[in-house]
Amino acid sequence: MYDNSMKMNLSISEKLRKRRHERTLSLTELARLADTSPATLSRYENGWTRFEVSTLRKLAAALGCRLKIELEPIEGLNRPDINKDEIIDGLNRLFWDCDFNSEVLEEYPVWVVERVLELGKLEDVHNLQILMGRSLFLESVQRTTRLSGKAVAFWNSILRKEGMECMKKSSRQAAWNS
Amino acid sequence: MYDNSMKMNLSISEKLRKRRHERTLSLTELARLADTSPATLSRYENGWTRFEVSTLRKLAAALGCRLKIELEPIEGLNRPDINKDEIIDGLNRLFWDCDFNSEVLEEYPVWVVERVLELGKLEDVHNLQILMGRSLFLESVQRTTRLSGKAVAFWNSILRKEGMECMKKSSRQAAWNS
DNA sequence: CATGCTATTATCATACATGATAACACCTGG
DNA sequence: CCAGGTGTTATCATGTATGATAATAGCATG
Repeated sequence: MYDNSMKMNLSISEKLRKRRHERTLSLTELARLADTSPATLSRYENGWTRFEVSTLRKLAAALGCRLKIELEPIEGLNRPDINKDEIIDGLNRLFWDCDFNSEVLEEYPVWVVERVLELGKLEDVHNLQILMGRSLFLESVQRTTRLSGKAVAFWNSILRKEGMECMKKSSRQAAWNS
Repeated sequence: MYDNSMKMNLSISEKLRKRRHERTLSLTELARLADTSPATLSRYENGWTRFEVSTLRKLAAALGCRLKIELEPIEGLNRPDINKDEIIDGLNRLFWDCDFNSEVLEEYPVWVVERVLELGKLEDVHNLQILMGRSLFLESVQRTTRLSGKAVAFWNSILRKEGMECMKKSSRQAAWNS
């Protein structure tokens, strides 16, 4: 039959197309039912990333689905109310050759990012991002030059799942996945 | 402590604010971390409905959360590949006084909507919407005049949960909830 | 009292998603 | 072959979300 759960790592695009095929609706037909346009729906099903929730809602309704949006704390991540001092303490183990503190981070953000990406765990990367802020973090990632290919590939795959387009050359978020 | 599941019927706005308070982040601080603006975040936390998924993603990342978006077939709803003839068959029981068919629907959409909202179940309403298409359904709902107050209140509460702003006077979707 | 946070909200320029349209490439049945 | 369906994609006008800015108000602290 069909899979109700859809808990796999499908993108929103793939989920939409899957549900539509389950209903055996043509793209044009679903667009009409959902009161949107074939152009938009085709974009949505082909790697679009900047969806509008209101449009997703209309599509979900036409598909007889409920659009569920959750903010799930990332598994294995520290408790939510961790503060900056604790983050710095935690990251310090990656910096055996110096004392890691706010001044170091402020002065050598790219070097810090390289170190954490090379040696840290997912938790460390997330904490670093909280410490630096998203834009400085992303900017620094793109300035890294000493990262091993292995580390780049690894974080690329991980961070993409977390919804962060990190290793792209441009910091502007692309609307398309492919 | 805090609730990880957040499975309650919170709006996206409420979920965002809840997560932010768990992190004890100020609105301005989170906006900076997520590389968005305080204006947008404040809108998002105060009843905004037309979110952009890419912005939600940035906020989720800054909150150490994964943004999970699912299309869940509505519980108790028929199998997904039901076709129009079967829908008409199913709705026929609500029309004891005439034979319900495509012609009736086409000629008296408002009357049909009134009948189904007054006597049908959630499944019937969803099927009717699939049959009519979203815009005709919404348009017809707003033209209803003979609906009992009880039915209006009931479907208002139900359909709002399903993400459909039905009983509003204007068919244009508002960006704000309140 | 002032100072500095907090959050909200109005205004406005800009960026971008949407819908309409059309062109195109398919495939299928006549 | 044609005719009609599918889905994709380019272009463009328009609506609208976003970010910047500033004004406002609330609240705490000195």
